[in-house]
Amino acid sequence: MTKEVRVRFAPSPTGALHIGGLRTALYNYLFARKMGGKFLLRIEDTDQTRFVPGAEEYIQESLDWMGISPDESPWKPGSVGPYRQSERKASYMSYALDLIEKGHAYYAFDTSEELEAMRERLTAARVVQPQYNSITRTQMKNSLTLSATEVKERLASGDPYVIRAKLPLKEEVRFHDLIRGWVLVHSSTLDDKVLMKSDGMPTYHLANIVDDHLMGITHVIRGEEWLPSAPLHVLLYRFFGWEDTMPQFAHLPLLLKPDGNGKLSKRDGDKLGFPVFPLNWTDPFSGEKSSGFRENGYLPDALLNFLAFLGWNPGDEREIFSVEELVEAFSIERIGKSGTKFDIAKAKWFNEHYLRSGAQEDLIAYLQQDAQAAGTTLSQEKAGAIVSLLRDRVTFPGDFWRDSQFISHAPTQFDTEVAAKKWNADAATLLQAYANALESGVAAPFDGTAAKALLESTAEATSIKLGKVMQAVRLAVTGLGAGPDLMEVFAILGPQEVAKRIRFALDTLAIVD
RNA sequence: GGUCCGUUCGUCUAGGGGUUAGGACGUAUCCCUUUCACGGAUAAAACACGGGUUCGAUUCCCGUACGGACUACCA
Repeated sequence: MTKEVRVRFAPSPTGALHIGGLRTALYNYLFARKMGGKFLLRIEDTDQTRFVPGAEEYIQESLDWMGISPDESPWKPGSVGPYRQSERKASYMSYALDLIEKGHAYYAFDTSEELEAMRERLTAARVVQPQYNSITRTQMKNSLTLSATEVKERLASGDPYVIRAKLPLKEEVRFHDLIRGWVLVHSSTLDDKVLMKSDGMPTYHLANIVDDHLMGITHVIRGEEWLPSAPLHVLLYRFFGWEDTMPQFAHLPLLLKPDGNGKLSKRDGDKLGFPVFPLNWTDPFSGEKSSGFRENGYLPDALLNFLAFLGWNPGDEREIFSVEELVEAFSIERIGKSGTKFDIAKAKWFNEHYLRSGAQEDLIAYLQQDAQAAGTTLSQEKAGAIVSLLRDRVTFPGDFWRDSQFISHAPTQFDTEVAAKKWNADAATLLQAYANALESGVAAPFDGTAAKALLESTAEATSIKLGKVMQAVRLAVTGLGAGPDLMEVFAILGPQEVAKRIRFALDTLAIVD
C-alpha cells in the first residue's frame, strides 16, 4: 500500500485566475481523482503588495463552476491547515532558522542600493549573469562575511535583513520530472535565492517547500515556468532532510498565444478575440474589465474537455470526454512536452457539441432567460419549437435568442442583396395568393407540413415554380436570405402573422426584373 | 547574454528504425437540401535543418536553426 496521493493547486491571489492556471488545476484534479487521492488548494499570498481583493473568491468560484472543487481549501479546511500562507506566516521563520543552523542559509543585510551596485559592478566586469551566489556573497554584507558579533548586533538593533539559501559552489543537481525525464543543472548557475523577505514573509521558494512537506504533498504538478527553480527546491528538500518524502515533479507545457509568440498571459484578455479568464473580472484598482468564458457562453463541460486536451491526450482517437471519463483516462505520462497554442476554434467546436447534445429543457431555459431579459415572454411551446428549429446551428446558449430575433420581431427592413436578386413579379404574385389563402382560413393544425402543402398548392394554382421564388418567400417573412427551415418558421409564426408579414413586404419592396 | 526546456499537417495531436505517417478542429469541393446550417463523402495539408549510427531514420545520437520559460526581498 503506497501513500495516499495528495496534490495541490497553489495560485496567488493577484487577480483573475487565468486559463492556464485553470488547466493546471484541472490536471491536478484529474490526477488526484484518478489516483483516489486528494486535491488541495493553497492560497499563496506571501506577497502582500500584490494582494488583490476578490481574487480568492474568484478562484473559488472558477473551480466550482468548472466542477473541480478542491477537497481541502481555505473555505473547506482539512487537517493540515491553514490553507492560506499568510495565516501560516509564524511557522516559516523557524524553518529558515533551522536552515541557518544547518549551514544552508544565512542572513543578508545588503540594501537594495548595495545589491544594485553589485550588479552594476559585475556587469561592468563583463560578468554575464550578475547574481548573488556562491562567489559574490563573499563580498556582500551577510552573516558569512560579517563577524558573529556584528551580525548579532544588527539583528538586535532591528536592521532589516533577508535570509538567503546558501547554495553549494559546484554540485550537479539532478532530479526526475514525470514529464521531462531527468533534468540536470549545475549549482554554479544557481543563485542564493531569498528565502525570508525583510517583511518577515517567506518567498515562494521557502513557503512552497515547507507547506508541501507539511501538507503531505506527493506530486507537484505545475507550469513549466517553475522548471528553472525546481533545482533550488530539490536542494531545499535536501537541506531540510526531507528527501525521502520529496514530492515528484511534473512541469506542464505552457499555454501559448495563438500566433505562438510567448505564453498566454493575463494581459492578453480579449485582445486576442477570446477570453483568457474563466469568469468575468473587474480589476478592483483600475476598474479594467475582462470577460470570461462563462459569460461568453462556454459550457463548463466543454471548456473542461477542451482544456484537458491542451497538452494531453488519451492515446486513442476519442475526443469527447466527460469529467468522469477524463479521470478514468488521465495519466501524467501522456502529457506532452511542448508548448501548446491556444486555438479558440476548437473550443467552439467542443462547445457546440456539448450545447447541441444538451437536454431540451436546458436549452429552452437558455432561450427563456434571454427572452425574459429582453422583456419578452415566450410560451413554453413556442420556445420548444424554436429550440428544435435552431438546435443544430448554435454554438452558444445565447444563439437561441439571437438567432430567433426574426421570429419575435417582424422585419422592418430586408436584405438588400437578396431583394435585388430574388424579388420579382412571380414572387409577388405567389406571395399575394399565399397571403390570401392564409387569411381565408387554414385547417388546424398549421404545422410545417400544412404550411408547405398550402404553399405548394398555391404555387400550382399560380403556375409558379416554387424553387425559383423560395428565397423571396423567406425574405418577405424574415427579412433575411438564409435561415432555418422556413416552413417550420411559418408554423411557429402562425398563418395570420405570416400573412401580415407578407403584406408588409409586398407593400415595401420594389419589384425588380 | 546565460541556464534550462522544447520542435510531426495552419492548430491540437497519434505514431515510432522499414507505415500509403493516422485522427480531430479549421479550410476547400461534392452529395443531401426549395436557402443557410446539420449530416455524409472527398481533398489539400506535417516529421525544422545538417551530420552521424544503421542495410534502412521522421523515429536513436550530436550539432545548427528556430521557439519558449527563467534570469526580483513576484509567484
